[in-house]
Amino acid sequence: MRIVFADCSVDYSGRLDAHLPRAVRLLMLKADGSVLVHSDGGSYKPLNWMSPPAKLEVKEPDESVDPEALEIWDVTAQKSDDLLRITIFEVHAEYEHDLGIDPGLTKDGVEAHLQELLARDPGAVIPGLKLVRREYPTPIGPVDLMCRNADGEPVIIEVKRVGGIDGVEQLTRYFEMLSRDSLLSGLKGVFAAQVIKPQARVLAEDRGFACVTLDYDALRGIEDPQGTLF
Amino acid sequence: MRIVFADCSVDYSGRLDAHLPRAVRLLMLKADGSVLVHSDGGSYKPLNWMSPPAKLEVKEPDESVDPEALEIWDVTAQKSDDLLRITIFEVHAEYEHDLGIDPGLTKDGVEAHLQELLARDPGAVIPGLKLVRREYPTPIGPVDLMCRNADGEPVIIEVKRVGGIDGVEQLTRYFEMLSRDSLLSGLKGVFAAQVIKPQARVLAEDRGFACVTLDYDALRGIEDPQGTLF
DNA sequence: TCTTGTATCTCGTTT
DNA sequence: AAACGAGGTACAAGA
Repeated sequence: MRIVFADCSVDYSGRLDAHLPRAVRLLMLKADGSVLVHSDGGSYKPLNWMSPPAKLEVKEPDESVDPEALEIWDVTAQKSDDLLRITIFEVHAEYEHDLGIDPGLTKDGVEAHLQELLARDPGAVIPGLKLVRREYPTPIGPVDLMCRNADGEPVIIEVKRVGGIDGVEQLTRYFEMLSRDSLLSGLKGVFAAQVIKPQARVLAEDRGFACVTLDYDALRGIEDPQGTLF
Repeated sequence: MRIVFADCSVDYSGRLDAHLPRAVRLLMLKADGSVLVHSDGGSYKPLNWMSPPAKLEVKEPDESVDPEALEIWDVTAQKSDDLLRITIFEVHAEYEHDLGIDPGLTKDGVEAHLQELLARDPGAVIPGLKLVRREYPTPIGPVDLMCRNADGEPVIIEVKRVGGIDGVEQLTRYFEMLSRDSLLSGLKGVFAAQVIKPQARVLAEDRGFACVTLDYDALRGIEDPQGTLF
């Protein structure tokens, strides 16, 4: 990996066009040809970049470029015609270091885990609810949970970490599809998420779906948050 | 900005838990307290990170940690209880450089621009179509374009850069809402995007909406006749 | 390989 | 400040 602190301007041309005026920035050149342009702030996202696989070509500036420019770095994607052009005015510092292959990241605790915890004991969230099966199949893809309530009526649950309008639409599609099944008469829908956005809640309730806010920590322990829904 | 090449392991605890085994990596410490952990490959996304504002605290390793560890770097978010713990085994190199404030990125060619180009001449995409107004209001938000076709019938257009199912749902909501307006009898819907995903196309056509693929360059060519038209 | 759904999404804009 | 939508989304899992 090569690290360069340089006074530069940057132009990207691809899906969109973007331009960075001249300033001092950090340029990160990775082994796979990818290039990242970072400022001293913002988030983890670079100001601009080129995804791998890519190729860096150093050119002399011609008369069409700013006369102060020292070098032109053209970074081209191998699989598209995207171009990241870095115009170098001054290199302040430059370092190179060998890193080797990274063993990679292990994660735990996202939506899949949330669904698993809810499946383990749906009755803890909605009293009387019993799991029929997870990933219950429909012609347009599986719905997260199929259950039966205390009265034996079928209940489908769509689980999200953040519940937005798109999640309600998804539940709606499953609901409409499964409503045609005479074996599932009296079908009810539940929208369950750690966070339910206001618009999504309004839409869900307007369509007759119950909304349930999930508490990850409470699920991981054992608890029943709220009263009777059906 | 401080750059450190170090042999380290990383643990993140926040919305989820994540772990990076011991390896040589690049650590980027920005002025706002944010920290990025990069490997020599992958995309522009770091292996792990802490978003600003954050605070770095260097601690001595106690007996509970690997005896080879030299230092513990605890990066804590100011607004949550997220913790990024970097266990340092060896520092290979360390550099610091002052960057100053970045003037920032200017973009061009995103969805807003696409809508603008289409609004300028809807007839170039669907013959006979004339613009009534952009951002036509409905109770659930504005629809991108309201037009009339050659027969004087109302046509609403939802514009996307990438047309997915969610875009079709959005168009559907507007369509159902506006269909109740007797002044808009015979209403038609058009789903327009640079790229329309297969499932979205099926759904849109199933609901009676026309699908139109937009060519950004061609639209821009209409606007700017100085291109290679002749 | 392509498609689909999630994300410690990030980032802008608007209310 | 909160919410909503777009993204050069990236990324992983499933078909």
